Amino acid sequence: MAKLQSPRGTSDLLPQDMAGHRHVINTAKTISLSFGFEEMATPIFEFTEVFARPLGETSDVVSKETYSFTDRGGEALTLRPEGTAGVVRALISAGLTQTLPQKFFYAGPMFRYERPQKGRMRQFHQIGVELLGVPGAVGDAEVITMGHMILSRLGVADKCILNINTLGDTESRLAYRQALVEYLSAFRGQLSEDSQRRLDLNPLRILDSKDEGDIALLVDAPRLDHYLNADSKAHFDAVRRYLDAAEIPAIINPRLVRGLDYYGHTTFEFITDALGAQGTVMAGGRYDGLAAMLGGGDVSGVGWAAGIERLAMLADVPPQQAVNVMMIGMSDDHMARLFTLAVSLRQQGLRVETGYAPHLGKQMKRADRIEAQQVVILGDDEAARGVAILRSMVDGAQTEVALVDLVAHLLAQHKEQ
RNA sequence: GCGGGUGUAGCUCAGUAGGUUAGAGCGCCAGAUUGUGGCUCUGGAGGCCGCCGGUUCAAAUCCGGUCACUCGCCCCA
Repeated sequence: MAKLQSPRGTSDLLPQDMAGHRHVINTAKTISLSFGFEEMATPIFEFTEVFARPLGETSDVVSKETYSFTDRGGEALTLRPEGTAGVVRALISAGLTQTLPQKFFYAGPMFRYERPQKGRMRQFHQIGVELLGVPGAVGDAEVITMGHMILSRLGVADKCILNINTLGDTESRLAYRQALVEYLSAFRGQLSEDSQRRLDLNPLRILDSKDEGDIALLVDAPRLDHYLNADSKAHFDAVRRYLDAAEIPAIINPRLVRGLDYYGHTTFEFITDALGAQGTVMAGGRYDGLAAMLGGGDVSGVGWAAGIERLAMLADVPPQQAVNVMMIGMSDDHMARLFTLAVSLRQQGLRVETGYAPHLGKQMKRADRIEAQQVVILGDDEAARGVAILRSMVDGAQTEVALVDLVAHLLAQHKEQ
């Protein structure tokens, strides 16, 4: 067994993995751009405050899952555990709060010190979008629609179900929170250990407890939708009308909540049952309170993030460009001749492999392994006559083509395909 | 952080009433075929049996610890 391995919870993206990874990013980027969301990037580490302030002490992510360190200058820094805080920080840093709305797409690594599982790594990668400065339901709907289109294009939409819910505005949420705490406090002793802790820190999260006892207690608990004020109801109704118009099927899941204070109104997740316990493929919501927590004033926001590894596991990944031609020269002189021709072909978009040693049998074997469509062979006999052998690896058919015509000949064949 | 499962060749895995030089298939390399791949045949390389310690005359095998992977909880993408 290899003694030398990457740190726990990290993995290498070898070409096969990278192909899926890149495909997810490219697809998401293309579709995001069609909605007017342009790509940006933020640093992979920020001042610890950027995450600590909005995510708060009640969040496990910040309290025990971050990679935090002090740099040589004494600054408290943290590797980003998620993307939204950094994007909003960047928005504020650049003064873009003056020119709203702003629409961003991003992709990159995130870091959380967690126990690794399938689809859950310590360094993992996300794509995400953020729409800043649009408080209306059309913003929620646009972001969800964009997410759905990306999942469709990747071939994973029909493996997922869109769950949506509303947390209401601050007024509605606080009223409900109070009612829920009052109700559950009477049963405190019967709640699971985790939920007893949540009752003080983060009562809404009890709603999505998986503990059977908790679930039974929640049957008669107050319902969030009964505490929504008129504005909150209108917002959620409008979001649902938009989704209907876009013909995106969704189920209302009253237990879908977010623990963080800056989340309000719409929350949603695309969930699959194909990845075991890590079923959430894309998750997001409205976070109108976040910018204010970072000192950026009242800027509404809505967005989502999705795990690239999880998406890549579910997606249909198209094959890489095939090897169109492999050049085999029987000596350095002959190879040099083909070298020049190869450059011309590559400039025209063909994928051309180089034969690295003048041993025909070996090179043919390699051509077979890399699934080259054709090989060009140039040896003494051919060079003397100004031709090269062109062999199809598919059917073994072999012809001779004048060296001066070779590039044009291969390009013409390539275009026919 | 908590609980379960699994670590033997590059890959997938056999191999325990503890007992000589630890196996198979695939892959890799070479030859048959010295300038022509796939198919076939022949041969070859490649293992501190995850690591450390213990029990024993003797450990891949039993015991303890540890590391890694994996499934679930927590949390989350």
